Amino acid sequence: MGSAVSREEKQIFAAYLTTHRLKRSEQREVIVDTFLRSDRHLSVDDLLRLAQKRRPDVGRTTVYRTLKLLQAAGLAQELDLQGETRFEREYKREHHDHFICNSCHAIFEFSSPDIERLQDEIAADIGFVIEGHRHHIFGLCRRCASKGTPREEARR
Amino acid sequence: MGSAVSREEKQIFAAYLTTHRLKRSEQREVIVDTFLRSDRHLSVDDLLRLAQKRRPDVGRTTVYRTLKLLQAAGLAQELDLQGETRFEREYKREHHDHFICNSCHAIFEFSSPDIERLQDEIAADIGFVIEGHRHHIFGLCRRCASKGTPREEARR
DNA sequence: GTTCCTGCAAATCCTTTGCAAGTTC
DNA sequence: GAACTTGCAAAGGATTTGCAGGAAC
Repeated sequence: MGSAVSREEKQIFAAYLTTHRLKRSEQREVIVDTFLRSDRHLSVDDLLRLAQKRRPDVGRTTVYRTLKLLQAAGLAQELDLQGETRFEREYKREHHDHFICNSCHAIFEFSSPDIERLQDEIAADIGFVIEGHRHHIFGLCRRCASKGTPREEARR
Repeated sequence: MGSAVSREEKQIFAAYLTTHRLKRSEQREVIVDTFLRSDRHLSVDDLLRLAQKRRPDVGRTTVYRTLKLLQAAGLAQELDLQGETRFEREYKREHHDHFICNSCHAIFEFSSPDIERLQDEIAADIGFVIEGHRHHIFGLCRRCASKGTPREEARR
């Protein structure tokens, strides 16, 4: 029962396999489906564990390889947070950036057309052609801030 | 030689050593001095090579260890660019963010009070307390863009 | 049957740690 | 001399690669 979106994404993945003369397999199926259903920012281990719940013999190597395919197909995007690597869905998602809680590690998304516009202006000033960007804001989420939870490691 | 700034930074480093009951050493001296004189965004290897020009027996391990001290003393800051780790001076430098050229890998700094203000507003909306941020913009610098240089790897 | 996949083990890459020898205080 | 440093080699963690057996087409 995947949503309409995830169905569309699965079709894209299938098309990617076809055009690249790749084959389908149970493991890929499970990993891709698991990834597309998730709305979290998954680490390789997260995805491995989730996939193994459905098919215990899925290997970590295959997760890595499948994530590469998902990225190549434009369905996944890698996130690099303070040394932690995460993956999130990319297809037809509005561009967005992230707040990352230093205490509970929750990730919140945000987007700001105003910020993007300013970026473009600054880039234009120096003749820089933007291909993309990463904007990560570290700190304490509402809950952790109100709890006065000490953050593990501050980031300037 | 050594500008006023780097002299001040060296004093801070010396003070850091003292308060932490650490000792000075030739290698540290060379690494710290090399780092503080540089205005580039150095990788560990860059710094190692530069330091070895002055003292060939400096070891990579010591560079790693000294960079940790520099960070602890508030003199260096780690940058994580597409898997590449770099270090830049931090002390008394205005906060700034980076443009990174996908083709020649040059790094340009920028800062925008307007963007910072917008960030603050968005954070306030969701009750997030900002401790810091990283804003990296990838693309082609003026020169590479005009050369039509193909970028190695686009980043969205 | 050929080509692609998979998991394992081994190989890499980057960074940290254990240790014996050398330095600093 | 006690405490700290250093470089090397070994250990770690994350990711990739080589390979033999298995599955898809």
